[in-house]
Amino acid sequence: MSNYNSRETEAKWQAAWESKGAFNVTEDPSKPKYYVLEMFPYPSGRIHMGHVRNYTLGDLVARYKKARGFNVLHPMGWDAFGLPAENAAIANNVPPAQWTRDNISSMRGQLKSMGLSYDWNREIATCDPDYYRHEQKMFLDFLEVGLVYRKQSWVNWDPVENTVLANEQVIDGKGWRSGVDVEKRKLSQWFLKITEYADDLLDTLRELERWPDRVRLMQENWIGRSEGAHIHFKIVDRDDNIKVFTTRHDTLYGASFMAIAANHPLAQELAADNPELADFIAECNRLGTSEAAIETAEKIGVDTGLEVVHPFDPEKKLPVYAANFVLMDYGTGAIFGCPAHDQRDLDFARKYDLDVTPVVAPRDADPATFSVANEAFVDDGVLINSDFLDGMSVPEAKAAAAQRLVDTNSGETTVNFRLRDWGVSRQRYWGCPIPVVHCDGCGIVPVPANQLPVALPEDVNFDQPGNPLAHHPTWKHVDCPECGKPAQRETDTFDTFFESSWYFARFCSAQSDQAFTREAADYWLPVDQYIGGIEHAVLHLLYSRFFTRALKQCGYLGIKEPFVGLMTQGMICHETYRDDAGNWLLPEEAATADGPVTLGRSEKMSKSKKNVVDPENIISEYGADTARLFMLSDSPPDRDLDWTDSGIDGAWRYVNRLWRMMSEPKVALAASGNVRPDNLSGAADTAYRAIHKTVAAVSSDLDKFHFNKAVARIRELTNVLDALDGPEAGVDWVLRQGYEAIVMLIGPMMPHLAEELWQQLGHDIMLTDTAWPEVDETLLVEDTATVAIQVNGKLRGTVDLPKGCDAKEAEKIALAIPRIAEVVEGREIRKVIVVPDRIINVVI
RNA sequence: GCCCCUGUGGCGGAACUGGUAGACGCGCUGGAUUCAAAAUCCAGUUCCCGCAAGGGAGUGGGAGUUCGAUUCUCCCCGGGGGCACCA
Repeated sequence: MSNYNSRETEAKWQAAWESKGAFNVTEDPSKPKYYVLEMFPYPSGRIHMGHVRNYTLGDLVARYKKARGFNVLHPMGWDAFGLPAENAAIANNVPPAQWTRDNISSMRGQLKSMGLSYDWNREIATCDPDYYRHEQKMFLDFLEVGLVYRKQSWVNWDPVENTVLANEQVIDGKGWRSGVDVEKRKLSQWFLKITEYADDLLDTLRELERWPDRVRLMQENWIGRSEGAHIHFKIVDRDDNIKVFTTRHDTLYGASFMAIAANHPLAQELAADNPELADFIAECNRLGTSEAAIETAEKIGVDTGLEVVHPFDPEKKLPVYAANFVLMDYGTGAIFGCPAHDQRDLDFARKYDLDVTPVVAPRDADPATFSVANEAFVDDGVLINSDFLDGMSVPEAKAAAAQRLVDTNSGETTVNFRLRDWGVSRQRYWGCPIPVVHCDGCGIVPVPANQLPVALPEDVNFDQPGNPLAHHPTWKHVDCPECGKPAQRETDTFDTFFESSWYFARFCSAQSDQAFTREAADYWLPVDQYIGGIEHAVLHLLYSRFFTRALKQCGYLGIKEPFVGLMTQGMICHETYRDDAGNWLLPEEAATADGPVTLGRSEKMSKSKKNVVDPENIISEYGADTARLFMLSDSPPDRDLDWTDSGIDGAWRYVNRLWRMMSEPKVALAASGNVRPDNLSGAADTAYRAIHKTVAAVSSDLDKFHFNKAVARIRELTNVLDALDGPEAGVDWVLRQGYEAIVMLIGPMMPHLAEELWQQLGHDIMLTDTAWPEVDETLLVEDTATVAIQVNGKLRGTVDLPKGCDAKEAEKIALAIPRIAEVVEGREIRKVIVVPDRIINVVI
């Protein structure tokens, strides 16, 4: 008995599919279409287990849908721009373009070794000018319709490297390479008006029924719509006022201070002759811009010395603080503080000894004595200490306060979003150039469409700090498209989310000299099933949803939602190992280490913890099918998956078990295509029914993405068929049915093994071109059901009853069972609950 | 800090819409085969008591609704992730 030769078999079928163009598709209006897309990878150089899982899931769906008669589009490409290429360039002195192309070519080979059913004719790389030229045109079109604008925005600036840092490159307020303090700088940058679509992006979430609820919720929170009011507070002894956004205008009488962001223009202005304030602003800038850092920091501030007038009571003046917990990017960058009803305001008020007057009291509290200590009261209640609002509920008071604001010309209701416009400028080299020219005379001039693409120069070097585009000797020097005088190209490039916001559309007609043809897009889009990591739940998916709307607005597309189905996969985890000194060890190092090794718990596979398993080793040792099976069998796709050696061994054993079972069957199989014999023995008949039940169950599991359950069902059927080896009538026929069914069911999971077995079973047509097995519904019906019998909710026995058995009859049979009679003996039966075909509960 | 996810045997997980908890796999134990091992095959495997028949407990903890709760409600605890220049 020989083991299955995965290496040889997998190469054989990969070549067969390729030479036949088995997965190349074109639009075919006679068939229902199905577009399966997995998030395309960043070409880091080698695939990792997360890719293996992602692409196994996608391939299963693609092959399954193809077997079910769909015209399936299943493409693959490369998200090829990004920071790592520049880091590699600096570290290894390799040009980013070359580094990226080399990586693509080795990763393509790795993906091909997985046997994925891609239409490789549609492969794209986003760093290819034939790709990014189209997004330069899109940007110009967006500019044309007013979806793009320029404004000043803060960045992390590394003064030594002379460059902008990503958040991940700022560690404890210092640059990751230079180690010096990072500064905040204001730069003029391009923004896309995603907020213009905020309401629509939010509302349409409801229609995305095949998206996970949690992703929809995350997007909902990200967009963060809140209804409230703008209030204008007049500044004492000045002509201007401060605009505040609040959702609690009902608590206006409880206001005891005002706070503005450190970056608020007013704070900046006052800092000029207020050193304390200037220091404070510098301090806030060191804290960073992340919400987490701001929210967890101690609430501190500085009195600016200004006062504002309470809009409802001109006698009342509020001090104005600059505070670290007020975000310039949210609302208006200024708040009024109502300590009794907001925890942050309360913390702040206690620190600076500000007044805490409750203006909402719980319904059961005594308004005269109700007070707030160190916990703000944020629930609904009755308004107190609030003049004309007294006695109202919170919603009533909001309405009344809003009306008074309008009447006194000091404010109005408004809707505010947490969502901010999308800043797309990056001060980086390895990205798509932003197609504009800066001219001293004409200002900012878009590059005319016929001059696109603005191609990225590849002859750059990283021997000096800063963006190589900016100090390239010739690249940025051009003539102004408008006046013809010398001008300069914009040296910023797009955020790489720009490329991934429309690649799904490019795949519809990847060879086209347009971004995509409308005809192909209309046929294939939207993506029916998108599959990728949960880490993209908000940004990439939201930007793509916005981009699709923007493209529709510019006439490129007819749809506004790019992905109607979404599946998010969990992470791959693995045990961690450390040596005596606490250094992380690779799994293979741990196995051969001299000294003692400490076994850590299973964590997300990461280079830093070295707990990675290289897919290439696994595939060459066990084959792609084994790796794929393991990816599918243990955990549901959306949960984290623990990589274990015993798990991969188990998958390998099953591959071989199927191989042996079918290549050397214990009973000579009936000829292919024979009709069902009418004398099936009992065992053969039961097994035959099991085949149909399995096909039905697996189909339904695959439809619901319960892949681990589908694998379990197939293994169960394997057990049934393995036990069926007697000389009874019809066994040879049922075994053929069963083997063929199993091969067809595993086709989407282990395509190479399945093709090989299919051929061995005598088929000339490839399994890839074979339809999914049919289910004979009549074989699924059972005529008896095993009914559980409980006494007082405790299981005391079971009984087989005819399906749909009469309740009275069932009760009689149950009570007659000796074990039941014994337990019930001498007790009064108070009630008997009969759930037909399921359970009988005797209450005594 | 805020938001999201998650918790079931030794392990990964299963359980339709509130109805026999632990399917399937891994691991482990015993046996067969073998000179021996690997591989393979057979049997067993939630825990406790019991020779067995059987009994009791049990889905992170605590309460509640119900004839019946892994599933519904409330409170609490543990683990993981996200928070806008990583992709």
